[in-house]
Amino acid sequence: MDILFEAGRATAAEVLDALPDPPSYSAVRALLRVLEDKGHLTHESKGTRYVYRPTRDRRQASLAALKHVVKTFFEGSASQAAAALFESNQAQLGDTELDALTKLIDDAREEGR
Amino acid sequence: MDILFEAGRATAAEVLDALPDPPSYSAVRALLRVLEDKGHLTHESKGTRYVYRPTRDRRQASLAALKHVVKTFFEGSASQAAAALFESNQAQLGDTELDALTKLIDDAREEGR
DNA sequence: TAGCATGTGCTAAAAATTTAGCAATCGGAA
DNA sequence: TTCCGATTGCTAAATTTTTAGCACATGCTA
Repeated sequence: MDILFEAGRATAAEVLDALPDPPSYSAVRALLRVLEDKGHLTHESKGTRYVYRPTRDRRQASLAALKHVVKTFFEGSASQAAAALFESNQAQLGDTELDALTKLIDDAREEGR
Repeated sequence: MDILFEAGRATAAEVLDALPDPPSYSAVRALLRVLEDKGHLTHESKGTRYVYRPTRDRRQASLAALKHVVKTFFEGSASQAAAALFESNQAQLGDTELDALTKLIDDAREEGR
């Protein structure tokens, strides 16, 4: 699922390629069929091959994933999680992004008033 | 694994209780044994029962989990992920936390200089 | 101490997943 | 149009996971 969320859409072969420590091609195909049965995926025929994509809304899935991590590792505290994000990633953040974040925080502060 | 990371330590029965849509008790015990074989868990005997705990350092695991979510859903951008955290969680953040975050961001800004 | 409840070790059967491979279909290239 | 390569549908076997349940050990309580 994560591979599909990251790629947006992919064929069985692409999913196989993206899998670390991958099982056989047959297994991937079977798994995709099962996930489709369960409603997590859909496919459309692109020429002769199937292109799969997640059923769930990407944004919704991302929020759920974040929430899960926050719950599992940060005692439910979004700010702790955010702090961990910053600390592990300072180098990657440009001024523009930092400004945007400051603005978000200010907004949040005002909302809280 | 996530259950153990959240709880810190747990017995087979506790893991079973914490599992949504849980399999049988036997399955949980077998799974814990497999995870221990693979090195993801250890157990110690607490009286008659086994108490399991993750092998990996909690902080390390949390960073890996965050990184995975960032990669999967936010195109590798930590700030996008942080923004999503704020937007979905404004109400939960108190002034103290907001101040701490502002400080973190300021620090990051200075580091970038 | 004796008995009971709880949890592990183990085993065997059931169920699910993984694998390999072949026939059929589609699209593209010669 | 014909042939080739790639991909799906399908099937059967191998492997792994899940289940249930019994015997044995430990700790607690009367």
